[in-house]
Amino acid sequence: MKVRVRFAPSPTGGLHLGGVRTVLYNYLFARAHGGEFILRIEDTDQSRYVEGAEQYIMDCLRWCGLEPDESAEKGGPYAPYRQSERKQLYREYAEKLLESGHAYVAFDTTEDIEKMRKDQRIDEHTPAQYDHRTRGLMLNSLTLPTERVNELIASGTPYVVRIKMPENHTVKLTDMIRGEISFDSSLVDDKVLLKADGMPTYHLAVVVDDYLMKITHAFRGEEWLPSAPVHVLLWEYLGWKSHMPQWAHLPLILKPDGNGKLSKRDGDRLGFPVFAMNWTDPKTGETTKGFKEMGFLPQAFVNMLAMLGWNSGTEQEIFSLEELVKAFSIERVHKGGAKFDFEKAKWFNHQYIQHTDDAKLAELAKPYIEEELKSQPADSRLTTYDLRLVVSLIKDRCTLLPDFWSQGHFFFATPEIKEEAAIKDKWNDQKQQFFTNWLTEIQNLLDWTAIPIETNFTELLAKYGLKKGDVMLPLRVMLVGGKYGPGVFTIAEVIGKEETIKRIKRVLG
RNA sequence: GCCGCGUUGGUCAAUCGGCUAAGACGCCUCCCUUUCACGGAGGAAUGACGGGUUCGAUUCCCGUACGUGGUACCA
Repeated sequence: MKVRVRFAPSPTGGLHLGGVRTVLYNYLFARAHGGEFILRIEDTDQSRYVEGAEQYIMDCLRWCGLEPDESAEKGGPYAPYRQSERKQLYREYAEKLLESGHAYVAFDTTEDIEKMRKDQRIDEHTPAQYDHRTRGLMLNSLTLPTERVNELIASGTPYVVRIKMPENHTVKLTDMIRGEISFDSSLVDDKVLLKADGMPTYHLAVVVDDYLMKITHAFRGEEWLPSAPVHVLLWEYLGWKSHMPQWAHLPLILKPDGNGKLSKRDGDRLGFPVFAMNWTDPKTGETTKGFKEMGFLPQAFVNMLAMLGWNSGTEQEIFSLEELVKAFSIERVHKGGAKFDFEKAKWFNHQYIQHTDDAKLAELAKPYIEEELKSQPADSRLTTYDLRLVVSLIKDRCTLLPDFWSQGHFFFATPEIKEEAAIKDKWNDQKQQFFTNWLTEIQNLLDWTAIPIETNFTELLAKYGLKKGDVMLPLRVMLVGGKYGPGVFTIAEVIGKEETIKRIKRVLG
């Protein structure tokens, strides 16, 4: 049987890194088994519909290089891939369940249910659920005579279809990561399957669609584990038990400090992205930063995510997507949740920057440099340089793409002197004279490359009885503006004689 | 509260009964570098707790604690 897996997000906002990891594991599993990876949009909650979210999800997958084989956009043999467009389909199965007695119709209003929860409260903290203990107290096809039920339906009274969870039944399932798990059916509530607006809930839709789309393996977040018995029972009641996919419930990604699931707010609070790409809420206009825009390479992002909850059992940490396809196995996914570590994420990106060739890097860094150049004087230069050269000089100082500006700005624009003390402290006439004289010396220097420049510099130094250590840092600050960067004479070579002289003169006055 | 799942250094983690418990990130020290990085060499730092099973438990079992998820006409 052909392996078919799916990622089934609800298009309600930014794509969380946990979601991308779920996509990744699905993708790797499908590729490794010569199977298909499907993107199914779970938009059954009309009240949570968010404009643009679906397109955004696909953009994120494209950026990550994890594109589905079948989707609403691409189409495929099991279309439509948007649950809202499959609405009519689900009712048939709900009715099947009604007929077999595994589901019932309920007319209770939200207020009725709230009242029941309050009255039947189990203890002071926990309201009762709609289950085998309380359904007999409610307005449904179990308590009402059939004629009355038909009458209510005929008169247009809103109703939902609920699953009738059996009592004292142990529901078992085998999870590829966790092994055998069992639940007591008496403790699970009678979940709504079909809402009053005719849309299915996740519980019905996921089972029906996984069956119809011939999904063989279902990977999802651990937060779904508690409702898994409902899904298992549904597979059974619909008569599809032998087609049920193999489950794998993925561990959660936790916030770095404190406890709990990593949320968008944690990113804002701690200064790192949580979404794959920038997400702008169409209602508030508020933009949340993404890994892409913060300067991550998609390959680094994906590699980092792969290692968050999985490892190959070897010491290898850097994997290309192809290598991941070969090495990945769902059984080696960790059971426990992992706290997200942004420092480690940055390390991955640094590794990828070092291993990316200069031409490609130059291309990636260019937009960031161009953006910064907009606020620089017009004579600033980008086009006069081979960006590849600059990039090769500073890449090992760069962790994120914007670092190419902060580490290399002095190649493009005359820098502001930020470490004036490094020049002014211990400054004296001797140094003043030395630099003044050197300026005339280099006017005549024919070979403007790092080594001759340095030789010339060192030789003149001796005549003034100065030590190299006395003037190297001042020279650097004159050219760079701060105490960092590649070799000073290399910088002088790259920015050119004229610019070098200009920057030194500026300080000598 | 109840139910599920989990628990090896600060973080990610290896180990599938023999441990002097890998490796990586981060941190610290030193070397390299007349800057900052990169690189190199070192270092500190780990089995939640209590019972079993066993010649031997990090590893298997049971409790407890802690964490986390769920407990919606949200997914």
